Amino acid sequence: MHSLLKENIARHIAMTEEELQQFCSLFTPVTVKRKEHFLREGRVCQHEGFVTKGLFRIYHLDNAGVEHVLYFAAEDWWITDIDSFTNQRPSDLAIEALEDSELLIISKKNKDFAFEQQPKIEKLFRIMTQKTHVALQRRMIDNLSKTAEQRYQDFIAKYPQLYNRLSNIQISAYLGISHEFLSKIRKKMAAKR
Amino acid sequence: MHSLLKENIARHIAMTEEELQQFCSLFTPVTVKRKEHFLREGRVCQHEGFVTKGLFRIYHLDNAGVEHVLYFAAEDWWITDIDSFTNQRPSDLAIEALEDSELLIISKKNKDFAFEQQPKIEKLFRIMTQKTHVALQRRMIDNLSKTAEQRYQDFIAKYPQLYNRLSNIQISAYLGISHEFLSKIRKKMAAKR
DNA sequence: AACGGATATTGAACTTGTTCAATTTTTTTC
DNA sequence: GAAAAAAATTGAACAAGTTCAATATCCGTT
Repeated sequence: MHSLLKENIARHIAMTEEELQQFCSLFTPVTVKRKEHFLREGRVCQHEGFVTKGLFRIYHLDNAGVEHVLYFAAEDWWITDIDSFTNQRPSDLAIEALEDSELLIISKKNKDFAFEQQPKIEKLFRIMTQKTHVALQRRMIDNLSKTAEQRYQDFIAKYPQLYNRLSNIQISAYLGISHEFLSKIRKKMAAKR
Repeated sequence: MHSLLKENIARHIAMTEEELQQFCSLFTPVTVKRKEHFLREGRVCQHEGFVTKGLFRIYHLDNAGVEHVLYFAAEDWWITDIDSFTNQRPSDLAIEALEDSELLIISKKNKDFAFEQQPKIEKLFRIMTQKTHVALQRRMIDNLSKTAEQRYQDFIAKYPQLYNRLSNIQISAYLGISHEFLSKIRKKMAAKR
């Protein structure tokens, strides 16, 4: 039942079945229905989640009322507002389910417990955070250097399985453009072939 | 002599003087002259550096030949291409000194040694990576939601000490705009007051 | 002090992306 | 299956930012 989580961890770090079991036993399964929030802006992020089914968006609402998607998380992804979770302060991100979803969640207390008890867990999260950081660095540079059309094509190529589960409104909020403009990009691309 | 480094570490994590001393002894001082590179694109990043004097830019050269600054690092900042350093693969970032600079550097081998020997070091870098990741998330959202003028004003407010050490060309490469447009923003801002 | 090189400014024409409003299409919900 | 709601498309006018080219200025080096 926790096999997806175990596989995910094993991809980052070598652990014995026993160590894996011990860590995974700290997680609790929960379901989140479509359009429900796992985390609301302003609340303290009490749990970190690992997605076993469904799809989430992690987003920020700016002062002008516009939503910007930081990332999407489908099966095999982690969701959390790291800052809010680790420092137990109000979040400026929100996390909403875009499909009926299932998660394995771990509390702050249990994660801290794992850190203390198991040095490998510390290493695991150091490595995972590094990887997401490298990915975000790439995205930052892409956003600085590429046009919206290129970024859209990159997105489709990189996340084909997400692409057909997301509305264009969600994709445009990720790319940082208006959904009207994305529609025009799509028309232009369709005309090319 | 290593006091700046010790203070930097102590800001993230509680360590005894002995532990600090042990870790800091793994660093070697080096100097990098203005316009010299600490790391060139395509090379493997062999060392991680802590800046004790001077100023660096960490940047990427895109296919069109345009340089994009990922971040600047003055005194008390760390420099590295995490991906290249940890995985010992060719870098797609370059790191250049913008002033005559001084660093404390640590090799991959010594860092791995510290990780093995000292669980607290693992925690230190987990925490530091988390913090830089949170900062980059904020910047990502700002880049998606704010105009170039707002980002320029934010930059000045956030990094006043960097602002007057950097050319507008460097700042524009960080903001993701042409330096001509930055010049026009400056003109417009000057007219307002 | 003078030279050369990088940095900064400005204008004009252009491209990219936004905004608003109207219409159609698709998806949800009861 | 109908009604309502959300998503997608389109056009026109506009705003933000780029590109290119010319000129001016600053700075480091000899």
